[in-house]
Amino acid sequence: MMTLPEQIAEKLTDALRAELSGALPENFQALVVASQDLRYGDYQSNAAMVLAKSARKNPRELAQAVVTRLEGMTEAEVSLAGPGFINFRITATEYEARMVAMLGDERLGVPLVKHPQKIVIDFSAPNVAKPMHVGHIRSTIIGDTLARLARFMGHIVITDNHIGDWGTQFGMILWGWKNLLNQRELEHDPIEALLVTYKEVNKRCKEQPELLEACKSELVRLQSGDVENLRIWERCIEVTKRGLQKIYDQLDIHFDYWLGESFYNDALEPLVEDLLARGIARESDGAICVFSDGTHKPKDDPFLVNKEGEWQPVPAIIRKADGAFLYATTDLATLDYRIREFQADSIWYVVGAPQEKHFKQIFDIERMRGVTGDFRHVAFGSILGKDRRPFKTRDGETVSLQDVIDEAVERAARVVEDKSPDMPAEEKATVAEAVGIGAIKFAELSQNRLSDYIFDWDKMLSLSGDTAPYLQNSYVRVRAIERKVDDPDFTAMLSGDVRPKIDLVEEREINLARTLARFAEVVPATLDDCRPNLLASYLYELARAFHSFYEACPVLRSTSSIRISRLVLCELTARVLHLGMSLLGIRLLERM
RNA sequence: GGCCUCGUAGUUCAAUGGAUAGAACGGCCCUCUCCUAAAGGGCAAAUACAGGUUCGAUUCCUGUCGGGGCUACCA
Repeated sequence: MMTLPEQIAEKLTDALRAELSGALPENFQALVVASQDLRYGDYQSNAAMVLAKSARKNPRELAQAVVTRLEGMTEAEVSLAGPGFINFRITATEYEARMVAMLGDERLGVPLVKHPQKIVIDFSAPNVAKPMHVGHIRSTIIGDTLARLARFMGHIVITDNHIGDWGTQFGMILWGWKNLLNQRELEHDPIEALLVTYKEVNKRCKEQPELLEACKSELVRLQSGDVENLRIWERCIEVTKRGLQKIYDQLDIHFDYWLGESFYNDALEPLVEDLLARGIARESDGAICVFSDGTHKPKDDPFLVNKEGEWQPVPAIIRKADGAFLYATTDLATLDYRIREFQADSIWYVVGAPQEKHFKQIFDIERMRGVTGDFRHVAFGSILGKDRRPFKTRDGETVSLQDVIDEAVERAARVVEDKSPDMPAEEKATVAEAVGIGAIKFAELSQNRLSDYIFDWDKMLSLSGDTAPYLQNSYVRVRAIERKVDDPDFTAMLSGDVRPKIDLVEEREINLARTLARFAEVVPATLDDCRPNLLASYLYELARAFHSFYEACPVLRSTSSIRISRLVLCELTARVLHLGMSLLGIRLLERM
């Protein structure tokens, strides 16, 4: 099934082709979008204004001619407006047909992609021995949603948690483990114990330079395969993974792989040798570097920076003068592996915007090596404090992700207690969890991912207004109706035995149907731009349309012919909400 | 210094170059003998500044001011 705008665009393009014949480029596709203002109809196209200049026609006249050609169109009333807009007001009959079609379609009208791709999505990527903090929220939640969306659209998706399990921080952690670590604490809360230890060593190193040397030598021993240090290192990873898994389970986020930095250790040396042998990398000040190959204009070249009016090289360093490898080296090896072993067509990195240059360099080096694929840095803005500086609490600590989750669930629990005091305790807990975690996810996904974001407890954990519980509540309302309905026609319709006869009369019914039909076009658009906020704001709009319908259009108390139409709208609202929210990774509830 | 990015109601956020710039929170006013009021209906309130391109600019270009990021051996 084509989406409404696709269907209209096809007819419009035919009409334009008939009108302009040769003047129209061979592959021209008219663009049809939902109108922002309903007074101008449901969909509109500015194709006549776009084409008028090259066709040397008056835009209004061209639009009028097209409107005339489209007069017989069954799905919409077509009209000309303003400087040359072509407006389409979808008929109630068309919406009625769409609703029936959606009811019989598991995908609710959302088309599959024409060319499925194998996509590796790299997101979350916390460091070992450090708990996740608020800074990990964006990557984790956005990445998960993109994976869900891409899978639903028909792509083959591999999610990979590229944890930081091989950094220089292990020198300090190893020293701390051996000299400071409280074993009892380690049993109790391993990640916290490791963090405390790490911080203490870090502090002492600043005071005693000789300690820093001791840490470095621990790191060297680890890297050269010292058995004791390797065992400690493995235990660090193990306890960290266990701690992280708890949060991921709570958030309902799953990874196909956890291939951390250490996984690529053996690939680094050969990689550097290969780059050297092929002349892509060279030695400079003792380090092995990749410099610009001059393909780009200086301004677009990720290996150049302008200083004092001159373009200076900023190479990607892949081996330090002391022989150690870096972030860039590991990332190149990782990318190789994903192409070779996973046969990835596309790799998406859900990583903060400050690393833009890093990824440009990595992708450019792959280009120099002749490695092809659709590599994307899906960037997002920073989380800032109220002072618009990178977020920290007053004492300089970041807030742990677990604290945010716990606080959210607690706040939700208080509201549940207030609104549904008679609910069984176990259900109260379930509701609080779904509402609290849903609120965090929805708050994150509602924003444009590129905007910076001011961390605020009250905002992130808000439960009123444009938030998850508003949407969850609209679903609850539908389910409450459906539990009470006693209508054999509805039952037969749900089982697919009877095609419902639908009549859309009231303004709010039509508005709800219009919004429901748009789901089919919103989901692909959300993935195309990797912008979950498009789907989030659509779902909010749908919930509003439903609440508004709910107030004005009684379902159970209406006469049977009207009732069946309204029940269909309710059922479709439930299905779209359920599918849409599941794509965002947010649970819905039967009651709340 | 250069490059990137952002600047929208009191606050936090929206808006593939489209028509009268949308929401939410906060403020003010209404609506529960009626399917869950975690709701609905209404009021007041904004594009940093100056130019330019365009039939049409929050969006594109130039400059100014202001925030953030990046700018060779951290990740």
